[in-house]
Amino acid sequence: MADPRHNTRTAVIIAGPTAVGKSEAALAVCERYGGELVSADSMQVYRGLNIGTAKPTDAERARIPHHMIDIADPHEPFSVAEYRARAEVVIDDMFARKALPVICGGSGLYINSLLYDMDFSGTAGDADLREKYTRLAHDFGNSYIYDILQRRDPAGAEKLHANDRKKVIRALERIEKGGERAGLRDFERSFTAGSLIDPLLIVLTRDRADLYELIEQRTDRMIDAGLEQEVRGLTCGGMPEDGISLLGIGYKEMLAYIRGDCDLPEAIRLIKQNSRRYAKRQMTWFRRWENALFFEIAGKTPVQNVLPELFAVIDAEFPVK
RNA sequence: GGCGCCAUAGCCAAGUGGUAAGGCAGAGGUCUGCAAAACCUUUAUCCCCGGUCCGAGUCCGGGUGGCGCCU
Repeated sequence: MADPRHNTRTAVIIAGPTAVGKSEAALAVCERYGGELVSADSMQVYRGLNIGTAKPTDAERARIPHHMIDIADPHEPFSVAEYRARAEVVIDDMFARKALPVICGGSGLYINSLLYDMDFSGTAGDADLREKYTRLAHDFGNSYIYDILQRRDPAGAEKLHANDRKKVIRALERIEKGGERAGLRDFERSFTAGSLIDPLLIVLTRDRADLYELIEQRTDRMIDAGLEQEVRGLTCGGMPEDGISLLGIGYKEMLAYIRGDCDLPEAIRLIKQNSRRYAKRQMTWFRRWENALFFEIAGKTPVQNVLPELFAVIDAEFPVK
């Protein structure tokens, strides 16, 4: 009898705000359905960022193969384009091997890059161009470069706010390098055409107040586990302190403390606050996915409690191996 | 007991007669190569009572609360 997975590109996606319990749920799904974990986390891709990114432990990684983790040098910038390209290879290989991809992570944009036909072709980032426009914006104001964009791509400009310098610059970069106009492209909200996978999109949630408590507890555990040493080790290695990887929550605050800009309790307070805000932003991102199935985990109880419910839904999609 | 100062949103805070700046926190949202990033939107009738005035957060009297000084 043919395994229904043979002819499909079905993948399970487990998303949710930070600290909700995604990894545990994903591991359980992998074990039950013969899956392998594909991380969708913009910070776990960096080698050396372990404690602060709540990276899976060696034990967990021995249990189930993990992909898209530790694939980038923390000194080098990484991007969604690269993520999508590499994930595509990984996922295709899994389909060829009849393994179920269990995509787990909280980086909305990274997940979207797998769900939609995002076209990153041609117009790669250009450091010189970015620097040029950054200088112009700095010297003459954000509206100066926004005006340029308005002239060259009115429709694209309309979608951006003049103060969103980073995105305005990217839009200009695309026009200048590839001649394309952001305004001409838009993708559908449904993930059918162009998706790399046929997703079963699951979003884990918790009551806000409970989630916030879990976030704070986890932050304290990260501190106890030696986050400070981890950050010191990274910077000692000649790591530029403005590198992207050190912009992550837990890293930038610890760096401020190490530099003497604030005391430790303040750094911890900021890590907690930034994590809470991040969780909030994640939820607004996930709420936009119309086809997502939301599973609310009661209070601060372990994820295990929603597993039966979760399995029932996945079972309907395809049988246990 | 006396004298003085203060009392504006969860916090800080501007405003000294003309119909409540700003910052922080919170909440909501945006998102096509830095996304754990970047950006946008949003929150009060001014401690209570009485008075003056066309009009009071702003002036006067009383009350309550806090701070400081004095005996």
